[in-house]
Amino acid sequence: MENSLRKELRDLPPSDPAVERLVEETIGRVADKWTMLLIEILTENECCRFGELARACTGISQKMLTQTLRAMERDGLVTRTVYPVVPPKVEYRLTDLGLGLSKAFCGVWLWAEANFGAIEQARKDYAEKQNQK
Amino acid sequence: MENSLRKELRDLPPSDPAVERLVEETIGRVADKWTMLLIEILTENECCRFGELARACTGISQKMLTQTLRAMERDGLVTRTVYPVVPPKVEYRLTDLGLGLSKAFCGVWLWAEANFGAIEQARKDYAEKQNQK
DNA sequence: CCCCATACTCTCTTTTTGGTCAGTATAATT
DNA sequence: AATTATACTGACCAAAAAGAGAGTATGGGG
Repeated sequence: MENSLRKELRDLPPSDPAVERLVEETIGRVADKWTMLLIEILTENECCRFGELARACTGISQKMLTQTLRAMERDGLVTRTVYPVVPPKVEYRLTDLGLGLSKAFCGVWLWAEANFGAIEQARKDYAEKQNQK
Repeated sequence: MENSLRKELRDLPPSDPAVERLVEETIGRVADKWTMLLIEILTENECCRFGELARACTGISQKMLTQTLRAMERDGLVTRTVYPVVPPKVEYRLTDLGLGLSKAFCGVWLWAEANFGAIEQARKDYAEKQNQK
């Protein structure tokens, strides 16, 4: 309908199936809770140490944090700067690529912010409907 | 910086931590490969039967398809209409909530479409850097 | 001499996820 | 009477993800 972004996307390529698969893979890789959270945190304070991220990212385990950051570094979303001091000091910040993704995610954050209540309601309705049967 | 959407989001609520958690949960729930794919398919042809979705969603197993669709129904993203005929006929379509999410995802699709090459390149560079050490 | 701090890494175990395959209901078709 | 079609459900099993907890390196402070 008036979904111009979607239209824009649809019109761009002749939907090469190989490209499509790559795009899907990319999304599968990037659309993950911790990645999204870390990107948000790094958008708000553009330079963070490991420990800061660990504190800001409530509930994440050290292992997951390391793992997620490594993957993000590998994919060019963040830079990792190691200062050869003791105790160690490592700084993370978004690359331009990461910043672009951050902007792309905005719409989803806003949607979630605006609609989590509706989802909760839908769940209640669904549960009730199930019980009636 | 000039990231107005992000700014908008930041300015909306006084960042209630409980709300924040709910938003994160919502995103964690919704930012999943199959959900995103199904939403895209249902955006393009607004009414689909189970079998059509199975064919359009290459690689998905019946089990995952059922599971994902049920979760989407429970969360109010799609409606499921059962026609009591033989053989069975079930139609799925996006709700307004689902359509909203589809629009929110647009930015991410476009980003992925535009940048999967950059990610691939970043991976190559990273691998090379690792090999040098 | 011992402990602290930081940013990890490694191992072990548990949990979650997802795939495969078999089964179901029943009207229409052969 | 057997087969087909559709949209599932359930059992079982393998693989992957994730948590917990211990270990590591080392300069500076007490």
